[in-house]
Amino acid sequence: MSKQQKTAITPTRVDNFPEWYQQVIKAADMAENAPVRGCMIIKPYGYAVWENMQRVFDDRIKAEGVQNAYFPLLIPLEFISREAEHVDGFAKECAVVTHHRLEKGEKGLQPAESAKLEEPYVIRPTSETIIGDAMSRWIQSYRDLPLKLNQWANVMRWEMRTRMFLRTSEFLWQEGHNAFETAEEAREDALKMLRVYADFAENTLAMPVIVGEKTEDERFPGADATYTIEAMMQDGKALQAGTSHDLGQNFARSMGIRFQGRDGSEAYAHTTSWGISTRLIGGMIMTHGDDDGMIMPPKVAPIHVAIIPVLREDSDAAQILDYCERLSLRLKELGLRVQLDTSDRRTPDKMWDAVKKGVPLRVEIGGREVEAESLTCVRRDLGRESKANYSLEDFTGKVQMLLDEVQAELLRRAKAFRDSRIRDVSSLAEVKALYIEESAAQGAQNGFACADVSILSDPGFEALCKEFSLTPRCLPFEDKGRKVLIGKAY
RNA sequence: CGGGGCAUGGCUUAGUCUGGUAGAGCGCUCGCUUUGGGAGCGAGAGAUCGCAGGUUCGAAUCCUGCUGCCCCGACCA
Repeated sequence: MSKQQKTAITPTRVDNFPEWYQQVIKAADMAENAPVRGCMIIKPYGYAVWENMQRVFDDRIKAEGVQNAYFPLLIPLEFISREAEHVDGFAKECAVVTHHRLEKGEKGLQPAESAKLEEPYVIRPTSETIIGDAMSRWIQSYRDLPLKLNQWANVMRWEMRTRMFLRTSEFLWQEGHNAFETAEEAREDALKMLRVYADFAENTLAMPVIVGEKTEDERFPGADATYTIEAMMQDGKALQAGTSHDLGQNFARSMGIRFQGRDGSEAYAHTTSWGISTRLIGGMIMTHGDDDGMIMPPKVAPIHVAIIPVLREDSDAAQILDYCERLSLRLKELGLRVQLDTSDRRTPDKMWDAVKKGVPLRVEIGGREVEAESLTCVRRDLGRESKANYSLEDFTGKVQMLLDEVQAELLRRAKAFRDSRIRDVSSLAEVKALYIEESAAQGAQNGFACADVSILSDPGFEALCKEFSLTPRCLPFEDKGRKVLIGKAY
């Protein structure tokens, strides 16, 4: 029946990936566009994902000795202008606050000329400068080091083109800022935080990543080195999923982060900064989602188990609901996030709702289950074929294992997909051939090309990149800097 | 910021060329029948046609300006 094969999301991934992406977000009720250009409203179901990410990651960095703090949204213009490369990098996308009062004008409210700020403020695009300024006061001796700070905050970058979660003018993130006595410590820290990111992406979000270093062109403005985790989306494009920067003494010099060393001499600190953002939610959608909508990795899923009472005319509704309540309670006691759908919608609608939201396990309870003290469970990642019956006892004993299996399966799948789309190439011509072939193919889904780093200095490289919208994604650590990964990117 | 497209109830849109005062589907509300992978019938609510000017007896429709959104590039978490 064609009706049964119908996908919940139109269009499908193959038909139109960008549109599919938007529709998944809408169908799962995660976010919507805001009345402000380039900004989004993160709805409760989407925000719950972010909260789960925050919880896991916050615990993780505290284990690394990082302390949370909060710095202002507004940054004195003069701070931003201190680090030359930083200015170049961010000046063109800064929102600026110039007035502090509104007054009635000819066209309604307008900024009051009399309330113009002598020095405008910049809405933070990132906080290296204002945190550096604080550090310059807080750090006086080598005994004050290392200093490891993090803030969960919103930042604003006036982007030309925005996409929900992936690139919005305002986004939520964590930005960590660490200061050290020596260059080695800073470098090691930047690398360590990258490993923390990689571990978080793979083991919490089930998103396989390639760890590596950015080429000079792709580096953070003001950094000596930028390290990155790169993920591949289901359309073969790369997503920079997190970055960690070794800032050397660049910001220490421009913000005056000095300390007296062990030998009594004065020195500049060595700093790092590292961030992941709500972009990761978009990454998860494009990594795990299918043509029926989202598939949530259990570790960050807002709902682990959706319980759907199947009420029919011939069934005892009160008895079924009571049974559902008891099950819900038992699962909650196991520490699971459970949703019992008691809305008065039709059963099939409730089921599709759980499917589109990507709830890892869907449990159906009707008269049959109540009678047999059992339940019917379907795994979102495997679809209706995985429908299975469990006794209540059996299920409560196995449910965590089932969730772990979903988590593992999502990672396995994503890894297999990615690995099948990385091709070794040995020349510019081969890169070109690869992307010509790919773009000619029906429903072309590109991937990464892996080439010797010498390709970067090939005279034709830049033109080729431009022709196919390619960028060097990173120099993977596993190739010890000898190879470069190339691909289209978000 | 360049190139292309679009703007009409909550959503998708017809109507625009050839001006005559807005129609549908989905969703929503109510009722009945339904409910194990997206139900059916009936009744109802809901639109100053993106904004501001202009032409006209009359503008969703024609003209000018503006704004926003989407897609493709350049830039970026």
